[in-house]
Parts: sequence; C-alpha cells; structure tokens
Amino acid sequence: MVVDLPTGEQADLIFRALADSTRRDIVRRSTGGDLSVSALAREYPISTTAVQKHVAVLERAGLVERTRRGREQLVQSRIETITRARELLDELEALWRDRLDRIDELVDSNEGAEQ
Amino acid sequence: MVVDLPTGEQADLIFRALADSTRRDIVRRSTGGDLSVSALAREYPISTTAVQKHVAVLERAGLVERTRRGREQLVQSRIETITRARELLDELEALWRDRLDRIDELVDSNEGAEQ
DNA sequence: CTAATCTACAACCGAATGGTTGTAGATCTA
DNA sequence: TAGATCTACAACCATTCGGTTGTAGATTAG
Repeated sequence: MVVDLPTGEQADLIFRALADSTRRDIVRRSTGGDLSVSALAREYPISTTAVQKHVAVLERAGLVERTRRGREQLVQSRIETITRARELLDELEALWRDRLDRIDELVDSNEGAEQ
Repeated sequence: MVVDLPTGEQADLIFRALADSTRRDIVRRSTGGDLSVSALAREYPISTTAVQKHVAVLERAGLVERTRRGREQLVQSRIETITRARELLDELEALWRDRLDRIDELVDSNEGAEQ
C-alpha cells in the first residue's frame, strides 16, 4: 500500500491526487490523524461515498493512511509523500537555477569586453 | 492566458498538468525556451497533435508559454508557476511542522514529571 | 513556383474521473 | 436486543482525458 512503483507512476498518482481542492483540503485537515472518513464527509457538500473515494485516491498516492478504530477509519496525512512531491518540483526549479547560473557565467566572462 | 483564476482552480490546473510524465518531461526540456512544438514531438512516441495538446494543457496551467518564430512555436517553461506549486506544498508541510512543534511543547512542559 | 515543414483544429474513440444511489456488514449505544 | 452509525462496494451516469486520423492554412527552403 505504500511506495513500490516506478517513480514516474508514483509522481503521476501524487500530482493527480493533489489536483482536486477537496482532496487538498482533506490532506490539510488530516494532519492530526484524528478525523474519520465520516467526520471528514460532514465538512463537504458531497456524499460520504464520494469522500470515501477521495480518501482512496489519496491513499493510493501515499498522501494519507487509514487506521481502523472500531467502526471508523481514521485518516492521517503522510508528510513524507508531500515532501517527495516538493522535491520533484525542487528538481525542476534547479534546472532553472542552473540555466541562470550559466547565463551569469557568460556575462562575467564578457565583462570589460562589451561592444 | 496567464493567471487570473480563483487560486483553487489555478492549483487544480497546475497539479493536473504535472500529473503526466510526458508533460513533466516537456517542462524539463523547455527550460531553455529554444524548442518548438514539433521539435518536442520528435522526442516522444506519440503524434505531434498529442504533444500539441500536452503543451496546451501546460500553457493553461501557466507552466509554459509559447512564442511564435516564423512557422514554429517555441516553448518556454515558466519558473514562477513551478515555484507557486512548490509553495502550495510548503504550506502543507508547514502544517505538519506546526503540529510537531506543538508536540515538542507538550513534551517539554512534561519534563521531569514523567510517570 | 513548388514542395516540405509546422501549426491548428475538428471529429472520433476508449478509459478514467467524480459524482450519485442502493444494499449490506460491523460496530457501537440505549 | 434493536436502532443508529460507519464503512464497503457495486452499479450507473456524464464529463474529461489522452490518444488517434484527417484536413487545411502559414511559412520556409530548393
């Protein structure tokens, strides 16, 4: 249930899961790990089943985990996966920084030689 | 064509656009801003039309911009939007850090009083 | 001028999404 | 024990998605 997928597919699942405001809100609300699926469902104008499905999507992506407590399922967000997503974006930003650095080098090496 | 949407919808578009490995790769390759749509298309085993659509999705999300040069469209990734996405994740991570800080406080206030 | 290249866009297709309702099993509470 | 609550899951539906092919307009190259 955790993470054993080709990294590309894992990234697909994570970003796809985050591409819905209800799901992002569930992640936010589940930091404490003390809310059940039905407790979460009360917060949104959609059916409990719909919320169940959202939680399932988040769980498959590793953004959330569920643990049973009696008849209810407590939902807890997983910071490792959020961090993983941020790292993927950091990587893209790094490409840009590298490029800007290379431009700076060019500027430096041309200094005092303009025109 | 840039950014004037309710922040939630903008986030939806950004994460949805990033939820596809071909599109993430296009963003990576477009840092230099020197590749056309058809040049990009040569890199993937899908039709030019499909790549065109991927670029359109990225453009709507603000992750990429296009500029015409003669008959071709050059694609350039936009670091601001990547940064925006990272900030959204930072926000989620911050919730966790706050929570851990609060737990630390509890531990501190209980020090020397265990059991 | 003609041919090749690049983009644009419509139309189509199968699969996935996000939602619903309905039924049923477990667990808690009075 | 009986009723309420929580979860699970199947079935269905409309829409979106990622891909295709085909046609056509601009621009460049020979």
